[in-house]
Amino acid sequence: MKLFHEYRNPSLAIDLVVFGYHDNTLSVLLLNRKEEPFKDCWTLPGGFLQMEETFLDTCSRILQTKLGMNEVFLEQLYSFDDPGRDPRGRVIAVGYYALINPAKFKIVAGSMANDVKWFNVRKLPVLGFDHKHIFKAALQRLKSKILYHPVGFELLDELFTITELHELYECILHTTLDRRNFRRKILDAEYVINTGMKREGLKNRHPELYRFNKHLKKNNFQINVPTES
Amino acid sequence: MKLFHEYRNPSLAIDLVVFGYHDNTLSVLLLNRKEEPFKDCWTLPGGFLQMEETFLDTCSRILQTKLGMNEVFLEQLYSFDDPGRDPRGRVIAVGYYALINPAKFKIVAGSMANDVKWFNVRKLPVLGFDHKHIFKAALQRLKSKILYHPVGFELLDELFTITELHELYECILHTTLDRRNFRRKILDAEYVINTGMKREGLKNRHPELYRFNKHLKKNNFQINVPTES
DNA sequence: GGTTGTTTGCGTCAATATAACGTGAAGTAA
DNA sequence: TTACTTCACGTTATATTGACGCAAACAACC
Repeated sequence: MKLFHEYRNPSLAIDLVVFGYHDNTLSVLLLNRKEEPFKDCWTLPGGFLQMEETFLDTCSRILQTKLGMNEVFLEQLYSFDDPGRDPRGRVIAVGYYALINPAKFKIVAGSMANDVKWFNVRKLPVLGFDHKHIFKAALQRLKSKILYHPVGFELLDELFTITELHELYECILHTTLDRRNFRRKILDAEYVINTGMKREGLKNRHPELYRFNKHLKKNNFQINVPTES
Repeated sequence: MKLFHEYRNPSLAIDLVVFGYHDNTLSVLLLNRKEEPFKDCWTLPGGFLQMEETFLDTCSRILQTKLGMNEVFLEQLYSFDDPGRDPRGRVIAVGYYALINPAKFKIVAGSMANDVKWFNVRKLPVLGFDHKHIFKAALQRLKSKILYHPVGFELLDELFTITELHELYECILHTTLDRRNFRRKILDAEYVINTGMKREGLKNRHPELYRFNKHLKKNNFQINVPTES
C-alpha cells in the first residue's frame, strides 16, 4: 500500500496575524521578505507545517524563530484554499491570529527576513500572497470576539485601568463607546478585579488599577456597537 | 528548485457534517465504511483534497458521489490537526458543515460505503477517526449561528409556518422558547415574508405560510436561550 | 348546528437592559 | 486658591425582554 505522503499533496502553511496594542494603536506584525516570491514585500509571518508538527507547534516555531516570542494567545481563524494564493504552487494556508503585548517582547527579524515591523492596522502596506484577505478575516474576528469574550487583557499589561481597557475597545472597534456605560458593563460582568492600587504619576486624578478576573464565567457580558446611520 | 509537492506533506481531507431536519428531529448523515480503517464503523462523509480542487470543489464531489446531492448550504467549520486522528498517517482534516432539506434529496450510498443513514444528533453511534469531535464542533456552531443568522430556512421547505420554524429552533437548541415571543422577534426582524397562503389540511386553525426574506439586512435579530439554572 | 378541544395570531404588562447624560471628588499646574 | 482634566458613580427616559392572556380559526364530535 502506498503511503499517503507519497501521493501528491498540497503544501500546508500556517500564516499568523499577530496583533499588538501600543500607544492607543492596534498594530499587526509584518515581515519584509528576503526571498522570492514577493521579495522585498511585506507579508504575514508564516511557515510550512512539518510532518510531525501540530498547528500550534508550527505557530510556536514561527513565533520563536522569526519573532523571538512565545506563550501568547493563539486562536485558529480559517483555512484558505485559493489555488492561486501562492505562485510557487498549491499551498493551503491555515490562518491563526495572536494577541500579544508588545511591551513583553523584543521583536527580532529572523535570518529569513529583511525586517520585521509593527504596522497600524488602518495603514497597512500592500501585502504579498492573499495576506490582505487573511488579515481582514483576523481583524473581523477580533472585533467580533471582544464583544463577548474577555480577550482584551491579552493586549494590555497585567494591571490596567478601566480607561485603558475602554480605549483599547474603542481602538479595536474603531468607534466611540460611552465611557460610563462601558465601565458599568465591565464591572457588572466581573470582567476585572480591583486591586486597590492606583496608577501614579498621571497629570490628573489617579485611576484604580484592575487585573483580569481569570475565574470569569464566560459569555457574561456583551458590548454593543453603536448602529452606524 | 524542488517543487513543493515533492516534499513530504500531510494529506488533506475534507470531512462533512451534513445536517438534515425531518419529523421534528435534527439528524446528521453518517456513512458505514466498507474498508479499513474503521471498516464497518460509522463515520462522517469525507474525501481527500485533489491538487486542483478548492475546498468547495471537494465538498461538492463528496456530496455528489457519496450522497447524490448538490447545491446546498456549506460553511467552513475548523481544521483538525491531531497527529493521531487517522491511523494511516498524517492527515489534516478541514471540517465543513452542510444544511440540507432531506425532502429534496434521495440519499445514495456510493460504491465506497456499505450504507448511508440519517442519525438523530442526540443518539449517535460511536464514530471513527476524530469524527465525534468534528461533529460536536459543527453542532455547537449551528446552535450559535441560528441565534444571529437566518440559516434555519435552509433546513425547511421553501414555504413554512412560524410554528414550523419555531419547532426547528427548539429542536436545534434543545430547549423551549416562548412561542409568542419567538414569533414577535422573527416577524419584527423581517426574517420572513407572509405569502398570504395558508397550510391546508391540518386538524386545527390553518397557519399562514411564509417564505424566507432574501433581502434581510443581516444580524437583524437575536434569539435568546433561557439561562439554565 | 352547537359544543369541545387545539392551534394560531395578536396583545398586555411588569421587569430588565440600554443609551444618553449629570455631577462632584481627585489630582496637577498655575 | 483657581483652573482644568480625569475618574467614579448616579440618574432618567426609552427600548427590549420574558411571562402570560385571550379570542378567532379550524376539525371532530355529538
